[in-house]
Amino acid sequence: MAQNITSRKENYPQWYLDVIAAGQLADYAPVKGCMVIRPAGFAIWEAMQARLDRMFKETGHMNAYFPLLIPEHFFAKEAEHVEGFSPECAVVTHGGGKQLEEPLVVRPTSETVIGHMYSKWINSYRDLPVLINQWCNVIRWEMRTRLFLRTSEFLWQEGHTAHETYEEAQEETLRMLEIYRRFQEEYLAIPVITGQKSAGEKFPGALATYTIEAMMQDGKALQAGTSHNLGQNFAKAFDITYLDRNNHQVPVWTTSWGVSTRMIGGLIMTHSDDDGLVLPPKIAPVQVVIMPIITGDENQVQLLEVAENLRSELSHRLDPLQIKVDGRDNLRPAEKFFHWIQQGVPVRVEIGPKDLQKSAVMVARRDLRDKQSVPLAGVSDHVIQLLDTIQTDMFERARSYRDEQTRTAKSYDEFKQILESAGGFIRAHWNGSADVEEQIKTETKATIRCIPFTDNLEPGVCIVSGEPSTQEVLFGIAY
RNA sequence: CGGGGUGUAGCGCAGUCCGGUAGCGCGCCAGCUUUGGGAGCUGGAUGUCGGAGGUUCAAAUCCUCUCACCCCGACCA
Repeated sequence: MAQNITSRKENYPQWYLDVIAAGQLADYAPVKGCMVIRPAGFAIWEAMQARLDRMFKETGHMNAYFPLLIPEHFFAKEAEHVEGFSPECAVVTHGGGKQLEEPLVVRPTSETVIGHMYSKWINSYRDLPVLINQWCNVIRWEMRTRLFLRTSEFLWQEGHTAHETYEEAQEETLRMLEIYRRFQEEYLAIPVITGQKSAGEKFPGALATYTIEAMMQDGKALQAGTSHNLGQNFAKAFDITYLDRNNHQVPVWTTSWGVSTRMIGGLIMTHSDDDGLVLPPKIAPVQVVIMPIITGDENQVQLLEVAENLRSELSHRLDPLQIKVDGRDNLRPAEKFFHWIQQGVPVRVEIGPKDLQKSAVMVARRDLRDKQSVPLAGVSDHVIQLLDTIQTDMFERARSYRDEQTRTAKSYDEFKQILESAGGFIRAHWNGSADVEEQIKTETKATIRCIPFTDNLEPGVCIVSGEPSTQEVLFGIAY
């Protein structure tokens, strides 16, 4: 077992940090709450970006870039927004050696500056919809930080759209939520629950916030992405109006939606094991590593040749950049194994003298730590199929774990007991009141993760107040 | 901001009570031997002991002040 990683059982938070260190994904920056994303970690982010960016563009969005610094008074324009964000804003007060006339806020999110620009760009219904996304960094001054999950600076994308009608905005909000769901489930192999945030948990300034909620291996919930229908709140605050089809000047309807580098944390805590990182093939920067087992000078040339041949064979069917041959001869085989294991590479092909004699190679899958001999002639097919199997298996394992850790509470007592003994998600009836939500949070630390979208709405009674409830909502202790 | 803790080599720590001039493990570098699941031996490099002031012949160690970070609570993608 890994020597440099605390087991999950022993100390889950420490395990998480150890996996990141062992995989060389990130390191602490000199400024509290900030992190350096190292090449191995950034490659994962780039893979996420590439895929999502394509999905955004396939649905008609284009990328743009808005500035990091925002005039402070912009935030004051939307009451709920300023109240929600001002405690966590970093503010620039000096520039060029002088105190600034007006302080500049380092963006915690860009609704305000984008709203300002949209009011200039949108004049007529013919200008709508506006479908823009930006990839950038934001700063939120956090009291307690954790690598990837919560850092003062993080990378994300924020989509900002403007529409003619409420219905169109709502459709867009849900369309993007669905893209997030598909991305998480199909690429990251992370099962998520989609639903709406309660009033208490929604984005400051939004009409409604929708979310995808994932469950980590310790039973805690992770909000993995959000999509907001902003209604006309920002349109009114920033005077984003247009001449409609009836020749009336009216406010637009806007949306915003985002996912961040937090997804990397979710990826780690969904799939990784006590040996380190485990990555699903569809997002792994390196999908296959081919490793000649060099034990002396005799076979070295031949081993490398077989490795290179396999690489070129696989290159026709995979992205050549996602195949690595580790021909280093200064490391012992064991050290190389552990290196790639801790990088989470899904498939490892080992070629040693013993294999050559049998015209075979050893093929190991990272997710199950399983290894078998495969005839050289069929390796390529085997690897391609194995990548596919791993992707499916990882998702299914995560989903069945999530389902096993999701329970229903019929009473508040039962609710508390489940939280204490097992954790995980709890479905329970709730009367929709903010007071009850708050009471549960104070007494148990559990929050409403979302009001799930569901076809079968079963009425019941609130576990706290006993009042009627239209459906069960999803509770959990969140990261 | 409350409660608790820690600052000594790249990392993890001992040394502090009882002052005497810097140590262990891992890592790093070199060489040799090794090499199918985290190697062995030999040699080597590395420190303003968090910072400032003080007491003393002498301070990592005692005194005063200060800074930073970590953990636990209240806010959050």
